[in-house]
Amino acid sequence: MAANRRPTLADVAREVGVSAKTVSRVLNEDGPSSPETRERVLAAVAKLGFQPNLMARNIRVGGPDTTVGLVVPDLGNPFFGTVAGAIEDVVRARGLTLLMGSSAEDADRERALIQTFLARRVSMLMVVPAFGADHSHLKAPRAAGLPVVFLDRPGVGLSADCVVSSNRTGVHEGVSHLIARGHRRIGFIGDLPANLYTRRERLAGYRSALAEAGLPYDRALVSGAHTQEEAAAETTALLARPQPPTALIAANNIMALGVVAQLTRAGRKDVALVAFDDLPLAEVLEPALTVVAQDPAAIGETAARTALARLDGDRTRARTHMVPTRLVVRGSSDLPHHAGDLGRHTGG
Amino acid sequence: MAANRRPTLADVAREVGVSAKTVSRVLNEDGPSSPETRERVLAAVAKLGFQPNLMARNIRVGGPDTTVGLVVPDLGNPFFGTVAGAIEDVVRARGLTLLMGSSAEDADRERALIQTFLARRVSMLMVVPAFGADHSHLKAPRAAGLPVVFLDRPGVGLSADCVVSSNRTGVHEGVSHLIARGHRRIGFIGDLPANLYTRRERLAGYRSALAEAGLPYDRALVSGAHTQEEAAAETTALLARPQPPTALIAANNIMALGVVAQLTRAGRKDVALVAFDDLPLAEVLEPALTVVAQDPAAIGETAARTALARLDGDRTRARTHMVPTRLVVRGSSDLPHHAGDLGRHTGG
DNA sequence: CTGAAAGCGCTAACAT
DNA sequence: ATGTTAGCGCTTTCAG
Repeated sequence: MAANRRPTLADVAREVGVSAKTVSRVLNEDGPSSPETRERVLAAVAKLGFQPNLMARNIRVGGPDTTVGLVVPDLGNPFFGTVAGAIEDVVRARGLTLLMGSSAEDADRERALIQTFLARRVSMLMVVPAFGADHSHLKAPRAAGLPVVFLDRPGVGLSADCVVSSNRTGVHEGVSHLIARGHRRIGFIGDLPANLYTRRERLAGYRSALAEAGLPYDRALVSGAHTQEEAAAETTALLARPQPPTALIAANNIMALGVVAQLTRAGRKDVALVAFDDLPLAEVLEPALTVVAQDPAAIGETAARTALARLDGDRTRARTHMVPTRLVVRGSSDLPHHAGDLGRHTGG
Repeated sequence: MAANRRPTLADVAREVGVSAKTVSRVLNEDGPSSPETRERVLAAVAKLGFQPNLMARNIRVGGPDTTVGLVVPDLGNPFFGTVAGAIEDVVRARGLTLLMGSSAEDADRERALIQTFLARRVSMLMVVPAFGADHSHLKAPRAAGLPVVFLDRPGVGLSADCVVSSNRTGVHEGVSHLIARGHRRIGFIGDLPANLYTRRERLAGYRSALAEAGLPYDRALVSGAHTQEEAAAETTALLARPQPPTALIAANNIMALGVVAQLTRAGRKDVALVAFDDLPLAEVLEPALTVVAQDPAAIGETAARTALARLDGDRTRARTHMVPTRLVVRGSSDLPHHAGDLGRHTGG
């Protein structure tokens, strides 16, 4: 009940009858110490319940704190949760602790979080850039030796390491797959705003797949949404067009939820679908959902290893790591109902 | 490129030609300062890119660090991600930063994380207890004034605040719902190990619902699993019994994924299902999934507010907060295919 | 093998 | 309105 002061190194030293430095030596296995002193110090530590104050230690040692700062847009999104988990696994092996915050996709909030992390002297900084954020304020800290790694999207205004999915080739592969199945009009439902990095890259993959197949790019088939509900509405709108698409590509997991929900509600089993980013129940949907799976754990792990290498003195130039995606063909891209129509073009 | 030392308060003071304390005063809006000095200090701060060292500040001020320690079993599980996000939203409003780690449901790892957090002098500690973990080692810190709050499951060996879902009444409600639909043999698929808190509570709710309806408790209808795949296998096993259940209750989100997947693969649209904890695509499954929804955001928020109240001096006795669940009836608990069979008992 | 003194970057408590 | 001194809890440096 009483708010007793936590014991300090000096308290332990007093208890044992040695100097503070001796206790410190024993605890950090710095310098030599007689087995007996060692024993008595350890006993006193246990008795008093002493725990070294890491802040005090770090301040004296002068280096960065043994923490890693991580900023993500949304902790509730399992994509970022998995990324964070992978980062933690890697850095904990080095004795580092994760300092984490959510930007809620707000540039100011991201900035404030980063400032807090810098004030805490994190040993490295990992950031999923919020939309519209600028990172030139990180130039000085980075020049001073702070490893900075961007995840999922590149940073703006700062040249630094970056780890992203192979968005472009991933979507290209998914769209090519649909084209190979005979589809000629494919709708694209991406994130908003339209110039968000992932949206741009994925749209580029969409366009390059069309171009490769000699298909026209029709702006009317491209739309975007923020939420699952908006994605559902966009799906309805696309399918209500005079010349509706026969297939859709949903450019992220939230969009996929909305599109799947809407196709199901509308009973449209005749529309093919490929989703970018996997979903837990993808395989049991009817039809099962074909996806271009990302690998969030690999993204987190790669980013953490890159940052640790920098911490260990890697001075090579900053580079962008692409984490490959993987096309998982299930049922939604290969619809029996449609086979007849498509057959006319290919079979005869 | 050069690893320049980060500027300190003294550097700023020297630059301006004032004492360190004056700079400190300006920055913390402590005591008075002339507008002119203020101006010059701020200019120097900007010029040098000075950022106060929070660790040094906190050590001097003496109180706890402005961080919150959070331990969860798995960062990738959206349930815990949402909990964490809600906590962060609440504590950031108080200027606190989240220190976060994953126990991977391992008691030793949880213990190590907590020790690290204590060494960092976190201002409060929030823990989802790992299975088998003991928390009596937190007695001293708690007695010394550290707010400790357990989430999702109560702590062991320590009396502290706790925030959990209303597991028992939630499952009771779900099972009663199935009984009201005419089901008499209801299978239970819960977590493992069987004496995990949430499993015990949810099983208790299952039993009380049966008892209330005068139905027998059949141990053969109760099973458990760790993973989605195991839950699928358990589903198959239950339905292969001589007298199979006509309905199932899946006691958490992972179990629900496995059961849904298996029922779909087996084409068993004649088995009713209620899941504890909502799933993103629950409403578009065929049939749509009836769930007992938890409210992870409310759990996180309640826990954070409770801890903050303690930090603010609340000395009332520790209590357990129940966050209500909500039965969301969709299609899976009300199967037309089954209506005929059930009708024989009730209708005529 | 151990200890004393100094100092990390900052602020509390007194000066002035 | 500003400066000085001391000290937070620890480690470094230099002596023994």
